[in-house]
Amino acid sequence: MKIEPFDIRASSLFRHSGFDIHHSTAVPIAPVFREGLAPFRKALRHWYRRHARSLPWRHSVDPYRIWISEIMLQQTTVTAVVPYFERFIERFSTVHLLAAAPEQDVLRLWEGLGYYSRARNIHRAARVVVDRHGGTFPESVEALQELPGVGRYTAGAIASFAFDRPAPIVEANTLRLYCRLLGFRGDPRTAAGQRLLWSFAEQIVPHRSPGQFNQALMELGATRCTPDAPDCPRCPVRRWCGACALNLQRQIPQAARRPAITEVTEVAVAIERDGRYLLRKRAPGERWAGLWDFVRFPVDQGDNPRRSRLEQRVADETGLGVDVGELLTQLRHGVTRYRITLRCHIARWRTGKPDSSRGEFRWVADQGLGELPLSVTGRKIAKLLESHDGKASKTVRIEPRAKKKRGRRNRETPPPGV
DNA sequence: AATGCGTGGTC
DNA sequence: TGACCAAGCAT
Repeated sequence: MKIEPFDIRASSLFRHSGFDIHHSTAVPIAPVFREGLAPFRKALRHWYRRHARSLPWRHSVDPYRIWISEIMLQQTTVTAVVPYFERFIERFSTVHLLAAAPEQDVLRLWEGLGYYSRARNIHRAARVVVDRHGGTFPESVEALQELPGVGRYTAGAIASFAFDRPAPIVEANTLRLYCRLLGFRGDPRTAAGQRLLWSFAEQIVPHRSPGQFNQALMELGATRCTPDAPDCPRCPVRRWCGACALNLQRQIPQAARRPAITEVTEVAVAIERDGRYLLRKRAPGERWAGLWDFVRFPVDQGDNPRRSRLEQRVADETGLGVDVGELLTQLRHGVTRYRITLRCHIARWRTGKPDSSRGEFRWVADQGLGELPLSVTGRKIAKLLESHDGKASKTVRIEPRAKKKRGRRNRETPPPGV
């Protein structure tokens, strides 16, 4: 359904924008609407043609590549994605190859990138494209959104970038840009805020080359209209920016509240038998589902259990009798709203077989460790073990963090909006 | 609507 | 040092 420009301008939310109702027309006008959208669009396009970064997924309009890149880029920086994207495309150059692969191979290429449900969904979606669409990507937003892992934004991105459909997009960059253009001081994360932004996105996307235009919006948000230091002097659409006119760039968009971080302490045990280590595949529904890890369990915060206690825990977790040895390494790992302190011990197998009712276990030699998808901490531990030629006799400590000296940032956070 | 899901970089 | 952020989605 098409929403007319009038809707957004008359929106009650818009009254929070700082642009009050114009006496003569009774319609509030943000600067971007003042002379129609054409001059704004032209200026943005002109800038993009000169300043677009060259990124691997911008070299083609292959929906497969666009799709993979968009999934990888969800909540993930361009810098982090580039090497993963190139490796992924090299290994799985077509949706058919991806669909035919085992899920474990997909996870292996995703290892370290985070949000692993994306990898599992990408694999499922590839099978849907092959099985239900004959290997050809659907072109409409609605059909794209049926694919697992493809939501409203990603569907709009694929539809516009790959098929030149005039689909609206709202993600982190455009959200910030739209809020500032509109001078919108409300909370963009509420349902009402989202309606406003998607409505604006629909109005601003043109019918001529909408894909290029949407990318230009995002590029501006990514490289000029940044969260902490918007480069207004070099902004090509400064004339049309409500936040800039009001000098409210730092207050808009309204900052989100961050949840508290919970400290967690865990113990991992590298159980060795004849040069092989015991790994467990993390179960569906668990964090890092589908990835392999050393035997691992939480202990009381700050507690440092004696060896006999750890051996009891290992028996509970695996059914094995082991001798827990010295501390191999301790590391810290941030996970969403948790920060995990992980103490990894070496242990020797003594008796018993892994109890398959408690999970999927495998004894893996050093070479095998390179092939399986491991959790990030599991990979660090595995590298340590490999560097010892499989002999887990030395104790090595890794400092939890490298240190860097930095200045403070200066983003003003406004009081919670009313 | 609120929560869970990762990791690395920046200041 | 730690808070904040990043081309969101699913439930």
